[in-house]
Amino acid sequence: MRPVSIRDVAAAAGVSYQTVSRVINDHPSVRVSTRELVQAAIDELGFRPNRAARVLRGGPARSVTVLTPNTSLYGYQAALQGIEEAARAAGFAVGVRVVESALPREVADAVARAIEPGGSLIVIAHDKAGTMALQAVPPDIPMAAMVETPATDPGPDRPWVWLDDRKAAGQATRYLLSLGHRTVHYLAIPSSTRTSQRQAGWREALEEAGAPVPAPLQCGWTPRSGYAAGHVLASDPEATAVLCGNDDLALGVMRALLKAGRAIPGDISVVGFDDTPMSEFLTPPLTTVRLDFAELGRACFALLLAGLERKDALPRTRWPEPELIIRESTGPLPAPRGSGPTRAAGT
Amino acid sequence: MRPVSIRDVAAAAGVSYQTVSRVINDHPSVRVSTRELVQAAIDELGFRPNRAARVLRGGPARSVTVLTPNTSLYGYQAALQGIEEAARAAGFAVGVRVVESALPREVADAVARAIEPGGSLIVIAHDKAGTMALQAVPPDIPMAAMVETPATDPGPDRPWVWLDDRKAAGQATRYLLSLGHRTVHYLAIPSSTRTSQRQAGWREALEEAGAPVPAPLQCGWTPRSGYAAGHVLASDPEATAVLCGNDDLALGVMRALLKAGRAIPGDISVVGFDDTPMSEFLTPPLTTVRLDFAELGRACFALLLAGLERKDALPRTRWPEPELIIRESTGPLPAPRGSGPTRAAGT
DNA sequence: CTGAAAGCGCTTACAG
DNA sequence: CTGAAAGCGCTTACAG
Repeated sequence: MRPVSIRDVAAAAGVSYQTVSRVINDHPSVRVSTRELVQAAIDELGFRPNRAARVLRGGPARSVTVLTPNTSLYGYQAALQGIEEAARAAGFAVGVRVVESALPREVADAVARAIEPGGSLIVIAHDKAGTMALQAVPPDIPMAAMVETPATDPGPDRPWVWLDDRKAAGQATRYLLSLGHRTVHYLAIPSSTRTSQRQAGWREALEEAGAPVPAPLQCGWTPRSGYAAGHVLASDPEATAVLCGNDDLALGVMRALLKAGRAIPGDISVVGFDDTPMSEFLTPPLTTVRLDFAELGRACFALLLAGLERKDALPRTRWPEPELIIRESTGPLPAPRGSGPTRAAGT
Repeated sequence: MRPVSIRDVAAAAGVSYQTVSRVINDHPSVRVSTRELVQAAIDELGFRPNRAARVLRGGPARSVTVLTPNTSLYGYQAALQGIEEAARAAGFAVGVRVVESALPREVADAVARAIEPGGSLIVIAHDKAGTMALQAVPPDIPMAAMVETPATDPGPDRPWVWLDDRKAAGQATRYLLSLGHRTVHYLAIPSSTRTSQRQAGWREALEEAGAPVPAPLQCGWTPRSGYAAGHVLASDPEATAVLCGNDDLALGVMRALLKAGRAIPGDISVVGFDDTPMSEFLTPPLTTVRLDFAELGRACFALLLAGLERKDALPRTRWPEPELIIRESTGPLPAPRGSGPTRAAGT
């Protein structure tokens, strides 16, 4: 039993199949009565146009493929969710293709396979592999991208969206300094650039306040990697505040710190990045910067759609603003350890 | 600049385009020298067959669409990851379509839109919406499914994979009882059936041991819903052990318990389900049942592929076994509160 | 306003 | 072993 075709509908409606095509494509020159007749037949037979045939004819596939280094880490996964929602609402099919490594050959292969005639692309470029994939996309392919915060605005002709990491990291760092901490340590997630804007925002806030700038600890994305960094921090009595590149890192750090007998926030304050669903329920609940990747994913799809519809100016819709969510993993600078009243207090 | 077609390759190789088709389809009757000639042209021009044309011709699309109620909860997300990996390795494109609700109309629509001529389907049916989607798939569509543990084996002609929830829950419950707990409370995640096999395994273990069977607490999937249940447990001094339907629930429960001043495992033991990446790094590290959804996703794809290739018998490969991971959120039954030595001890 | 024709890129019987 | 023909379902200029 072959699916219903345009010819079946035509036969049922008593018109030629070209007329059916015009109806389903909202062509203006169809008599209203004819249109209704055809529409009735379409509904009756449950006709769905064959995507492959449309694409072969050179039409748009109304599909996006999301090219991403990952599908399980929070940011990627939330972005994918937002894209899927927006795409589905627009009647687009969504594909997913993981870029496994940053080897040039594999990146090129992943990009080539993600491109289908008539289709479009969204690249999630939050690390090296993603950024290389973005660069490998041929210029004539309809696409949009979620990128790491650029140092300078790339201009309106780049169909890119991002979150303001620099501002967000600055805000979190300043908050920690306002609590009395002398400085803030930083745990970096991988970046496609030598220093991410997230890291730049942290450094900038420290420098503005005249605070010393500790060497950032280079981590991965996972709790395990935060755990390792947490051990380093636990052995440094000077460390009283840490900003972590994501909440998973913060989770690992907190575990290492707590295990080493350091109290949070009694001895050391911890701030994360993302506000994953778990963060509110950690003990202590995690202070973190909320990053709405799902909304950003929706914005990215909107940008893609605008490009496909050849709107002259790409819409610079409001992208979500990062927001510092203060919970219980942060507190004032602890009193000096094991000492009685300080000299200053005694004066 | 139009993509390279079979005709371009033919011209470059000095053969007819039909011969090119034979080469790319591994047709036996092509002279070796001709094959090499054509292959060289293919490599040279970077030819990639047009999927749409193949599909239109009635061929296989070599694509899967994953029909799922969700893309962000751990089990779904890990399953999707496994499917994507396996599909990519097999040269399949993967699509994702979320079934937003369990309303019959919307389920039917989601299924209809996920089906493309030549394509195939994987349904993740771990809740009501997914199960309805599975039932709505027409019988002649190539597909496989990840389902909730069935009460009885549905037989080898159903292309379904699952994890043994009953056994897993039984194992976790027995472990808790072996620690001396008089009974184990249960926090249920949503199920497509009235009582899931996960719940049945828990109940069975309790009954075998002659332990009382408390009413299960019906929860959702999220930490927040576990948090609410945790409040209930915190106010019940008899509750000394809980088995949670997933790790997110366990996270919320632990937070509520800890906030209420109950020690874990000092006052109450908590066990989760899933072994998400966070679980090892919670404080205390969570004892949980490891469920390898990524591997199950790979197995599901393998099953789909076997069906597509019309292997007579579907392979009953080994599906991953649940494994109890004992960490620090579980411990012995606490001594009775605020009492001195018991009479028994005094004898 | 509507119908007949051509063609998108491919595969598969049919000739040779 | 290889080439010429037909046709998958659709859209779009071209007639009428």
